[in-house]
Amino acid sequence: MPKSKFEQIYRMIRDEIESGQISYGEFLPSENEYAARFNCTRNTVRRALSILSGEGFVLPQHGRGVQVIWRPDANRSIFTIGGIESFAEATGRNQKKVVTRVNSFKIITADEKLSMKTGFDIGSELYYIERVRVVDNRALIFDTNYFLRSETEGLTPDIASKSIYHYLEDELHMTITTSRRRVTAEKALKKDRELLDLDSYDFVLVVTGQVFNSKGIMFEYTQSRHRPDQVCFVESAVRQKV
Amino acid sequence: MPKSKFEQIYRMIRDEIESGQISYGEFLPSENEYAARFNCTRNTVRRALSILSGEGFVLPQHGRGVQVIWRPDANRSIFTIGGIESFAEATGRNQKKVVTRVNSFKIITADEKLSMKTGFDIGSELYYIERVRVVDNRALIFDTNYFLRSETEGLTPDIASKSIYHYLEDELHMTITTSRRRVTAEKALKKDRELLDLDSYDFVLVVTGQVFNSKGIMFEYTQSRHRPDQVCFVESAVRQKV
DNA sequence: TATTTAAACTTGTTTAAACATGTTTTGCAT
DNA sequence: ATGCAAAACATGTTTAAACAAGTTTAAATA
Repeated sequence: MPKSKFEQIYRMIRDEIESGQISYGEFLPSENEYAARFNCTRNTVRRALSILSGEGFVLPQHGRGVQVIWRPDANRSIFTIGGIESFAEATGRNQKKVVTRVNSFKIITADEKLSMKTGFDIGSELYYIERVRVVDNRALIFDTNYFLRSETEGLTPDIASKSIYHYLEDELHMTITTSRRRVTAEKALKKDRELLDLDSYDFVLVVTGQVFNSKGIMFEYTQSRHRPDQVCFVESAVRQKV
Repeated sequence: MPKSKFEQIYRMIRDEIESGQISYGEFLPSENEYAARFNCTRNTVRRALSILSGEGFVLPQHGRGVQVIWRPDANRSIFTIGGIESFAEATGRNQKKVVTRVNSFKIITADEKLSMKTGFDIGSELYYIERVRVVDNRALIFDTNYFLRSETEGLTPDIASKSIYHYLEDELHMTITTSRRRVTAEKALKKDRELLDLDSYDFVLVVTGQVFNSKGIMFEYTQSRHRPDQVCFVESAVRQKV
């Protein structure tokens, strides 16, 4: 439920673009028109538009207007890296039948090596979780999660098999804010070949991510290993001349 | 040369973070302090901070302050996907010795198949350019570019061997604004094996991108095929509850 | 001492207005 | 009809101020 005005406006305009009511190449109504329509100031409209611009939906043109540069058909991809989405959210949007298998669930303590790799302090207690994501009966993703126990107390294998983010947000009332992700490709390891349906592929697309909560604490480090032909990461950026 | 105030402020704070003067975990001075220091209003400070937040440098915390969540050592990567950087810019920042070999340069017309793939209109005249990027004497990247001729008139193989973006911005005075990129991994093709030093890797990391100019015209479609162990894409995102 | 309350911070949202700057349209003079 | 200048309109930047809401600190109370 969006409470702030600029979020509501953002959402309304985005929906019009995604549904094709305003199509590729067209110009949006002017900021002043929107301000009158939504009974707010131009500043508030501009805030909504700046989100749309940052997400690659529209392109503001000085003196001309704001043009739509989004093609609805362009999102064949399963995942979007231009935002934070949990696996459950992403697959839900893509209407796939998904099963999560919990391969391992234990509590470990971060040693120096793990600390270097993940960024957690040495001695931190962590939930170590391995999961396999089965999409339409094919094992496509191998996830390894490290959750900081002090911030995510109460995780269970059962929760891990459903949605950890659902638990963190709705039960622990944690607010997830910022994440940082790296995308690389690597040769498949023995474990990848064992756990995933890689067919003839002998490499995987690897996404590692660090996630922060609203207290500024990094509470999650995750590595996801994907079958390369089944995933695609989309990102949009705005050049800022600095 | 940044002209606007918020850009200058953004840059100053970013430099302090990147140089380690304000280190990981610390809080920035408050918005009011910055406003007084830079002799501007809080709004202008907030605009600079919102860029830093969007780029994953800082994490604003309601009621508490703005915390630095950037580790300077974390950027071993060559490329950043969280922004628009030309190859020349990125390699320049990473202090590598780089040579660009132009493998092919011709003018073609978009047929239906190419139009579907790239998004250019059927019949568009395009510069077709193939380039190999040699970093520290190793051929690591194979680039295929399509530039819309009507917007990039005057491209030559010589320009292609240096920096096309330099030509577009400084000579044609084009303003590059928004880009959209997709990251996937694919099996190496014969051409990849011929042109690149792939060693034992038989797959490549593929980045395709569409770039728009300030007139809202998509003028570039590019596919870059990278040796997977030499590249890494970093992205940061801010979750917005909508 | 321990607990509660209030004050003094912090960031978040929104309004209002002025001016800058780039683009398109209009209307006038040729 | 053509060309040009002015007006109208678009987005971009910045200031100023008020209020909302979350966090920390300090004072007052039990």
